[in-house]
Amino acid sequence: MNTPPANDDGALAPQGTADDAPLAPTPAAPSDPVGLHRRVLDAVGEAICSGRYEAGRRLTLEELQREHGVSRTVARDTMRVLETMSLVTSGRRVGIVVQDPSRWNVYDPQLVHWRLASDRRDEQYASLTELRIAVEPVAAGGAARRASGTQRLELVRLAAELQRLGQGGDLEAFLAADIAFHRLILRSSGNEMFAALDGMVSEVLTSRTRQGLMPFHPRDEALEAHHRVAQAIADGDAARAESAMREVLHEVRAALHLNA
Amino acid sequence: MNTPPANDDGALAPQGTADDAPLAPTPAAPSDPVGLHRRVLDAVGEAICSGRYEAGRRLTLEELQREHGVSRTVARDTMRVLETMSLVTSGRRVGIVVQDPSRWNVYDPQLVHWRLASDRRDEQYASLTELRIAVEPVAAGGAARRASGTQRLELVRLAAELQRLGQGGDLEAFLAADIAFHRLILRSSGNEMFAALDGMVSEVLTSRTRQGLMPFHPRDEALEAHHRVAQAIADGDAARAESAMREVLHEVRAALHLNA
DNA sequence: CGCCTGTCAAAGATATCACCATTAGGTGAA
DNA sequence: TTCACCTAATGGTGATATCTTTGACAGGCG
Repeated sequence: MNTPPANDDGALAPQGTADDAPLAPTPAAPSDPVGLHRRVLDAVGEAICSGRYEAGRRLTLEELQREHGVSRTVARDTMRVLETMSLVTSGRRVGIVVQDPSRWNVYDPQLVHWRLASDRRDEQYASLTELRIAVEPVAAGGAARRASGTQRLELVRLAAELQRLGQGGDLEAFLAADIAFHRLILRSSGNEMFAALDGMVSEVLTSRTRQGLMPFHPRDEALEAHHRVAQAIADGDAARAESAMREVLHEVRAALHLNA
Repeated sequence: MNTPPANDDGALAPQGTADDAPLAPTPAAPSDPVGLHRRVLDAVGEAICSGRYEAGRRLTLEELQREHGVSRTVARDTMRVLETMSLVTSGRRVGIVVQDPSRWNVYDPQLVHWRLASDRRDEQYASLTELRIAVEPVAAGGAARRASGTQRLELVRLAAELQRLGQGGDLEAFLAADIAFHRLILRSSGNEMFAALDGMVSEVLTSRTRQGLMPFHPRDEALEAHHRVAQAIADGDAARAESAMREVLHEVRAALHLNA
């Protein structure tokens, strides 16, 4: 068909990030190529995630369109999307009510993006990391059972590249290979719910490296563990893949529980 | 806290299920108390999840409003919600394009609901079960570290009740207690991404019992494992809680891998 | 002489808008 | 305390603007 496989991400960053968008509402910008309602959606969603719109607060459509200088339909669309994420509920006569965070659809990539951009970044980061710890070993086991031949070969290749890059000092290249490794495992796991997490994992890994949170000792043990994961998957040994991946995540686990 | 286990739904079944809704479009039913666009949303969402609208298929707003006898705004709202779930993309001039399943937001509770109601129920069920296997042990560990005192007591109570009910023959009561147990662990884990899965876990457990897929031997080993999980959480022993929960899920794992 | 490419115009579908209908929460009086 | 009325805010409608695709046509190149 006409769906080029080149664009293979787009899960977490629907738009090219707010590169130029200031915090100002900029009420009059009708000639924007980016959809008009996306701007409002981002603004309101981020406001809710950051806590500026606390739970229980009541908004109204008219307030929204006045605030952002948009029409009723746009405000309505925004509200509908937010309602889908369970960030708000809309009732007649009561308006739009911001919901408690415990009700949010915290797996929505857009919501994750907003939360990672907000003050509560650390909380979101910790949750995602713990999710990684839970999912990735089982995903590795699934990959050992269900990955395709090409995927197995590519995993072994990536593990070798990781080992090579770990000895050098190129952080960026190492990060890219690391992300590719973990993403490929998730996508090869044969479980679409695991595969759907690949965007989040890459955000977490990127964030970890960028923040310098990662104690950048690509220690031999960790690299060796990566290699064993790939080898176990290639051999179709699910149990070994799972336990090796647990070892990979061991230092991550230690770092996380130190904070908590 | 003030989160009683009584309120145990609301996550997966936003509406009281389609109790009266037939499959017929019923184009003229303006006096329905249930929102009009919810009807269209359910119809289209289910059509996509079931595969009747295959990936790459192009719909149009006009087609939607003709098909369901609704106005443009309702069709648009539906499309926007579906776009939020990444079930479709909407582009100018191209219309609404059904996306490949690999792009879906498979963690959206509504989407899970549709998929569980479709023909591909088994696939969704397997994914959810594997997700349970991955998450619940780590969640139990988190609960051991971060649960409140009330939650720990309640868990021990529920484990005892499970053991009592397991000796009797009341499937329904046992199922209810089992659901409450697993949900409480997820909610006590201190990780909102784990807590958000509680609705899915209860759907899986319910489905498993209803389908008779569960080999209903509430074996002493399993019951004992439940008890050990609760005790470990009460003691704050994360490692023991995690490993005990793995034992609880062991038979689930075996049943799943037999199929796969 | 045939094929390829770049440009231009028309059409088709969403994006946006102003407007009416409906209903539910609040308020005041009996 | 209860009931009825009122108003505020969403639910829903149809029309218009705008943008993107797509098809054709003309010109150039092999």
